[in-house]
Amino acid sequence: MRIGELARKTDVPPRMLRYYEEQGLVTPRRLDNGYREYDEYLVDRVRKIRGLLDAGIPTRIIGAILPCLGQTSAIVVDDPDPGLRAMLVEQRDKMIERIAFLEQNRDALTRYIDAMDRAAATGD
Amino acid sequence: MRIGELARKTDVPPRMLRYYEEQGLVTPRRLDNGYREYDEYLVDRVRKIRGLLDAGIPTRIIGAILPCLGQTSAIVVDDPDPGLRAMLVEQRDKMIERIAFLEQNRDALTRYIDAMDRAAATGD
DNA sequence: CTTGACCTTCACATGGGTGTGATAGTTGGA
DNA sequence: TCCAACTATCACACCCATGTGAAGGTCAAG
Repeated sequence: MRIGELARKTDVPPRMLRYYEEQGLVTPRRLDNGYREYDEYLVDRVRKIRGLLDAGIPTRIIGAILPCLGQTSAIVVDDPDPGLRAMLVEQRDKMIERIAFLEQNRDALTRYIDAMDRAAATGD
Repeated sequence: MRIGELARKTDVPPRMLRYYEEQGLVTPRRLDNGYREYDEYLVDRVRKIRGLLDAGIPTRIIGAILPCLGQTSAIVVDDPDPGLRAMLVEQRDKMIERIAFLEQNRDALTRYIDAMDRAAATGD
């Protein structure tokens, strides 16, 4: 598919899709036109990129971990890079921290909302 | 405590503490010097701010939800603002999404790391 | 053949979070 | 008293993700 269709499917503007390419996160083929041609599986990848960006992870890190997030995990391990492993563990641990933190705040918000509702039901 | 001590305790540079004040997230008292004086409870608050920023939440939103994240939740509900409730629900739902997303990627990283380790144990 | 909806590249701007440095006032100890 | 370590404000600059617009190529439908 071309850039416009991918933009619609992922709700990511073409400008950003080109930017992700510039950052090495997606590498679409080119038609004879020069038009970018995206394979279907890139829809998922772009959504993943957006999620990671929204979670505050910079493109540099995304580019590093993205190859390791594929559903086809069994295929990929052929380069026993110890630095890579350390980096992955570090990023995973950061995610774990973020998750715990967000859970705390989710619960706090829930408690507050419930308190509001109770107050409204009682005092109203 | 003064700004330097708070900076050490929270691992947030003074520059940023001043910035958070400018954004209305913390409001330290002032000594006769003009020096900022921070109460102890602000240590927790600053850590919370950092966590939210790291999770990709902008200061504007942080300022809006921060008063609702306190451990003393029971005290605060006196203004039955329906817009506030909607905003809180929206932010909480975003957090829930982020959590689910991060959990997925945490698991994917874990699987990949495990696969690396298995490959290293076998092929080595 | 022209029009309109796409696409290309390039460039400049903006906003938010952060770093850094200049200049100056305060404070406490050698 | 003077120095070192704070603090203050202000300003400029940076990075990164994003918006926007110009100038132009491609293509399908009328």
